Amino acid sequence: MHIEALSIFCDVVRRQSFSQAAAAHSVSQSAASQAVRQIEQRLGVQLIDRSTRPWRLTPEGKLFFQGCQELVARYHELEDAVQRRQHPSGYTVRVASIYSVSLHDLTGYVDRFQARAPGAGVDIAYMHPDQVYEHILSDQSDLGLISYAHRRRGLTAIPWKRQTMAVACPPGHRFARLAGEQGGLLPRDLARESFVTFDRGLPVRREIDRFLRRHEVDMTVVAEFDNIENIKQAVEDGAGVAILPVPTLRQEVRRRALVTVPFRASAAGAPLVRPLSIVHRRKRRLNPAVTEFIKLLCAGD
Amino acid sequence: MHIEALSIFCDVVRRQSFSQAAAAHSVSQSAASQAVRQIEQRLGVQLIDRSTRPWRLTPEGKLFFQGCQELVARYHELEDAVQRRQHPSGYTVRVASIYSVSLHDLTGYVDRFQARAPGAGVDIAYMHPDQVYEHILSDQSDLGLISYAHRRRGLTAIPWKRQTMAVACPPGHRFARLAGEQGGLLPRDLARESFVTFDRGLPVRREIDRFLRRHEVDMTVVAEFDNIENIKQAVEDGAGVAILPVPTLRQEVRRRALVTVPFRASAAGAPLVRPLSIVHRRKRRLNPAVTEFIKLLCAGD
DNA sequence: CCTTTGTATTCTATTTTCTTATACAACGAA
DNA sequence: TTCGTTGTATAAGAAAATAGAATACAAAGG
Repeated sequence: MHIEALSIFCDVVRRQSFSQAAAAHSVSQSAASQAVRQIEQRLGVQLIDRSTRPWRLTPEGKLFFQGCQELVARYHELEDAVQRRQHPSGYTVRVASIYSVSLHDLTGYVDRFQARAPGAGVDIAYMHPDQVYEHILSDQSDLGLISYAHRRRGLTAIPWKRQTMAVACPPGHRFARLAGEQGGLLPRDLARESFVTFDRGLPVRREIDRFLRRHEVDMTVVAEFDNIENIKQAVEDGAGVAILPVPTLRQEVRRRALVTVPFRASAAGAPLVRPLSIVHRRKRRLNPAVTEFIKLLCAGD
Repeated sequence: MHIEALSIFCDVVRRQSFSQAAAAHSVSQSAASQAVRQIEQRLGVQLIDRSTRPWRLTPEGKLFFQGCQELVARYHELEDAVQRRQHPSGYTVRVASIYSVSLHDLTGYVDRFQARAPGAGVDIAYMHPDQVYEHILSDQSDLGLISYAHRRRGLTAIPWKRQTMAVACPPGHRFARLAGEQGGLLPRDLARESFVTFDRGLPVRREIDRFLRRHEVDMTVVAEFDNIENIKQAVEDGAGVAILPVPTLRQEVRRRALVTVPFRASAAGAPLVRPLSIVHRRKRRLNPAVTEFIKLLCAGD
């Protein structure tokens, strides 16, 4: 029997929900359902009475749940204890991040973490997305922060933030006066604008293109870069407008080099967001300090 | 982490041996080695120091072992507790056996079992080997007793007994006077004897043929049957001699209908034995009473 | 009645795990 | 020393388990 399966069962019971438990464990709802069913089959005992709505634990389920909870907790403690013996004092959580997650975003978490876990530390290194993956796989870092995480062997991705994207333009641009307004831009307002954007092949570019296509907008691409900094620079230089994640524009907006113009909320279809994820290696157990830091990242909004 | 892997690790430590632990869990030595290594990799901690001979637990290994032992024990108790609630009182162990395991062999175990586990019962059904497999797979029986168990999906086979095989002949046969003797027969003494044996295609037949071929003995097959009873009958009727597992001849020897003539111990190569196995379904957990009965079968010689 | 929400199931592509075979290392005996 | 022995690790292929996508299903709420 997989201890992870027992843990999922406990979570299903606590949350009274398969789908929520699945999400909490970064697996599909189907996997959670199968995990519980597998336990039941192995025992030859029904743990959950699914005939009623909402479902309830059977008496056997209650018994098993209580035992399981303790068992899982003890197991995690045991792993912690063994690992602590290797890193007797403060462990330094090694984070690898893409450039466009600003240090500003992270310092708050780091401070809170150091307050909560004295002796522990956080080490943040910024690098290219590919290098982030490499760092994690080669165990040079414990955690990675990336956008548009794609499934990759040996890695688990936990959804972290969803950064809404907006149009960035110079303060003198005709869009600029819409910046403060409630409504904001409609996608079609962008038609035939000069457009500074990402390299083809980057996931973010594909998302943006799909968004524009969905709204049947045709822009004039004047420049393509593989990173946000260059795009911002080009927009500042008046090359055109760009569509960028709002949080990455903080500095430029503050020093009035750029203006952020949101899309009108009513704009049909899904809003344009850039998902950020926390990735970590799958098979190897994470250091307790790392787990703690992940919790903090996911909890603190 | 698989609880079974933790259990194997505990067993490895307790027995100070990977191979013995593997056998105890009915897996290959390789699997046991990999299981332990997997734990070590997940934890990122060396549990066993393999640089010395014999190997020793590292300090982390000791800590983990202690925790593991308790954890595994508790888990099994939990499963027991949940299952007991379903079969509150005595569970009846359902055994499916091939014909040639005599009731006599089993009654001793059954008595001991009922003494040890009052309220529990044993139900033995005799049938054709194929039916034994079917009974187990379809959960009509908990345990199966068969000879020459072959790997089969969904089933686990535990080695049980090794019945030595000997020549059976009528009391008037010229071999009969060798019956009591220390030496017994040499395989070549069988040359050109009339031979009553098993159907081609039965594993036991293949074993016997291989044995005869190894000793370059050529016998004259006068009859073939798919079961032991018919063979014994034919030998009684004077059709020839047979090679049969000694324990299956108990009745006939007692009533002096047949004589058992052993092979001389020094006879080169492996002696001829018929392995008996206990099979049970793999995925589903066995009832505690069933586990107890298996223990009894394997312990009591 | 239809829509929404939450869970089970089916199917398929990976991933994992197991077994067999073989390599390797230490020890003891000739 | 040089064998054979014993015990464990490792490699490769086969078998089994697993996750996830798509979909079916079932109950509750509008």
